Amino acid sequence: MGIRERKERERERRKQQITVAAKRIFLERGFDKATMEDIAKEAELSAGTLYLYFKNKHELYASITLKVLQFLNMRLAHIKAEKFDISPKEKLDVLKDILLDAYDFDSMALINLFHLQSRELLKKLSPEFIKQIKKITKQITDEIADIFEEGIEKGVFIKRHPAAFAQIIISAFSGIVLWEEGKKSGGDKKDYVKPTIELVFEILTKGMLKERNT
Amino acid sequence: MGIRERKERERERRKQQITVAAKRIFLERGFDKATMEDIAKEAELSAGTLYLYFKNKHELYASITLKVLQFLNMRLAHIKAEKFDISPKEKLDVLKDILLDAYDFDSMALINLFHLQSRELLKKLSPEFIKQIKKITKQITDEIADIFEEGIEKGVFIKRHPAAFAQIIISAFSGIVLWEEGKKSGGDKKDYVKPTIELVFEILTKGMLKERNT
Amino acid sequence: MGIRERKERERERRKQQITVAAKRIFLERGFDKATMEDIAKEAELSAGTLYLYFKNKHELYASITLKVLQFLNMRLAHIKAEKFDISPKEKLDVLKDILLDAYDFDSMALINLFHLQSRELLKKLSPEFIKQIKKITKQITDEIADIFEEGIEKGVFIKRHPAAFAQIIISAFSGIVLWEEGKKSGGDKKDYVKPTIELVFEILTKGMLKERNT
Amino acid sequence: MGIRERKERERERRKQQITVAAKRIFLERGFDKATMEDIAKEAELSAGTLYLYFKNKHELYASITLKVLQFLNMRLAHIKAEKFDISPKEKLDVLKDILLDAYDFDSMALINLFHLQSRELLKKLSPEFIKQIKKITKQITDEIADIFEEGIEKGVFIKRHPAAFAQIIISAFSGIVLWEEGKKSGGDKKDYVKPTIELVFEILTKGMLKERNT
DNA sequence: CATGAATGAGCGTTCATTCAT
DNA sequence: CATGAATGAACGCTCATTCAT
Repeated sequence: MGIRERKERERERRKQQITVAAKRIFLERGFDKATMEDIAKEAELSAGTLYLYFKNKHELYASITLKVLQFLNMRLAHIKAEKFDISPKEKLDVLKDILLDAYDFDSMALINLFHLQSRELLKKLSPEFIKQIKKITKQITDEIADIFEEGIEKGVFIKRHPAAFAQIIISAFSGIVLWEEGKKSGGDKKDYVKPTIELVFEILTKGMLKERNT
Repeated sequence: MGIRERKERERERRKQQITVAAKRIFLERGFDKATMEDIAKEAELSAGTLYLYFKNKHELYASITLKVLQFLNMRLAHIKAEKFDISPKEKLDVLKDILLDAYDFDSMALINLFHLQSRELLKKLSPEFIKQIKKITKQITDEIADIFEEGIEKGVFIKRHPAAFAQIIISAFSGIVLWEEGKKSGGDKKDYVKPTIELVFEILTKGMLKERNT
Repeated sequence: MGIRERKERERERRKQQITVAAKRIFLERGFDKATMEDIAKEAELSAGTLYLYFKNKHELYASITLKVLQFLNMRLAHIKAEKFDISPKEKLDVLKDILLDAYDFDSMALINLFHLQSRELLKKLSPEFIKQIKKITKQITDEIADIFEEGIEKGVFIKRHPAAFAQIIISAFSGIVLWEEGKKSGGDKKDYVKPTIELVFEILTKGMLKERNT
Repeated sequence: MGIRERKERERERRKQQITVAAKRIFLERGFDKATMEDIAKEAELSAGTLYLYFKNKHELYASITLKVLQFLNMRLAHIKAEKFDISPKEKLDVLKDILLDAYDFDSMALINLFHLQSRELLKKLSPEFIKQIKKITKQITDEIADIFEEGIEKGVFIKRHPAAFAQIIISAFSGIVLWEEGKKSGGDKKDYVKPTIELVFEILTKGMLKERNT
């Protein structure tokens, strides 16, 4: 048993090692231009070895995303738990922090949400995987939408479709990351992701607030 | 002469036909996964024929984008021309209309701004092409930033970096289009792009406004 | 009839025009890298037109060669006719002049003799063409060999296989042309073909002579 | 270490296997008509495998040639080393042996010297490769020319441009190989290369000698 | 007769994936 | 368990050849 456990842990470590390498390469080159060879080299392994831990390139990619989504989901669940303790406006602040944390954890973060919905990619994934991803994606967007829904109910936010609010947050976030990545691969070295995200949240929060008192 | 003209027009028509097909395929599958064969089939031509009209896959892609960018640039120039007639806030409304028009004209619109900054792509394009694209890209972002700069100067908008405002607009816009495309290729049929963009502009505009307390 | 003749002559002129263009392009780029488009452009015609005058690229190439071979054969026949009037050594001089003339007429001249023996090429030619080429090639080499045979019989040249002598002449000649072409396409502009051929003949003639008098 | 060495040797063996196959195919069909598929089949491998050992078709071709040129160069250096021990005339004999050995080693031998000067080919090779080839080509032709220069200085050979002598030797040699290859691919089975080369050297040597009348 | 747009077969090359060691 | 050599399918692209105009 002890042996089995150690083996399991060893295996987990290897997956971790591959995952870290893959993240970097995928981010740097994008899914298509990143080769398994590249990733293997980055992980200091041979290409064939990757297939001992991941069914194929797509599943490796998806597994990375799944982890971020799980991370996000977990963090968002915490907000919900504190539903009655903090105001919707404060929750938006927490949401911002969560997204920035997710960005630190894996800078491709939400961008993948787009990729993972492409038929092409999904076709190559195992059905269980697909189910997991779809489920967690839904949970995340719902969780975010909930914040807005609560805010609307409480009369804090203007009355619009909560899901649309959620989508805007996610879209703006990933749009900015993509843009900054584009600039970086264009030779630019500075990274304005965080200040820009801060600004977005500042503006959006203010824009969503119902105008009070005159 | 009449004959030459007709030929020229015929040629332009074919390019158009290919362009339309390419737009659809590129949007559907992304640059890498779209094959020339795919595009040719969509255009009801053979793959070899595409090369009679476009030097290579990259130039086909870039030519599509260039057209939208030119369209955008032209429209934005109009705003500038009317600088003194309309308020910054109204200019934001015009900007929204322009972006929505650009979306109608070519739904990949601004998304390409990201792609077109990738070193990989640029390496394969002819130098004149690159110069044109870089120039027009800069013009567009500058033009948008100008709106905000004016708004800030006039004390209408909160004081932040105008370029960051511009980037947020573009990022949010393309993020939303990507998101909706993702949903579509995931089987969903409805297109919420326009209402969502409307909402984004509503929120952003409000969020950017300096609070006037009267 | 007059009309028919004029048409025939017109047709011949066109073929000539194509032939001249093709010679230049083939020489410049070699058979494989020369495209029908290139040749057509050089001839100020469209690519399709070439096929009205030549069955295909191979036949165009072969027809060019055939003409040089016919030219060579004709000239060589003259030497034979004068068999008894001039000495073998003088005939070698005439041979040299003929080869240099052939080089002026078509600088690919004898080089093609090599190409024309390749199975690949022959497969694509019409049978009559092949027969003609094979026949004339044999005539030429025989004709040259005859010179040496006569020289040997008369005790002027050393006693070796006459066909081998012929082959050496042809090989050295085409080797030199190829070499100089290679240098030219490598950027070098000077053309040493003629002086080098002169030198070859000087040396070969001397080397073939039976040593007289002691 | 032992394992690494064995791997290295194994790799070298594969390269050898490919090289041998490539030599045969290139000789048989020429550079352009030889396909990587052909070569792979001859080597009993798949086409993709060739790219594990050679960067591309051009580099495969060039690597073959480079080896012969190095072989030639090495052997020629020996002659130079023995400069004072043997006469120019004897050196010509050694040169002949070297060329015949080179022919045994790789029958395309000097023919490639022509190909390797084409701009087209050179463009596709890596710069170091080009430098190596240019350098070694120059060395070889210089080395050969040196023999004649010495002979001229010593009053053994007639006074002509030494480089022209060298060129004639190389041209005649490759011309003959090409010719014989042509005959072979035309169905003929016999190989007269060696006796013909012998004859060429006999004649040339004699033709180059200054006449000593005693 | 001449055109040149269109085709389609073919080539060089890449890369995810497999499998013997 | 790890390797990396080998595969083969797929793609971008070229060009000889055809054919409607």
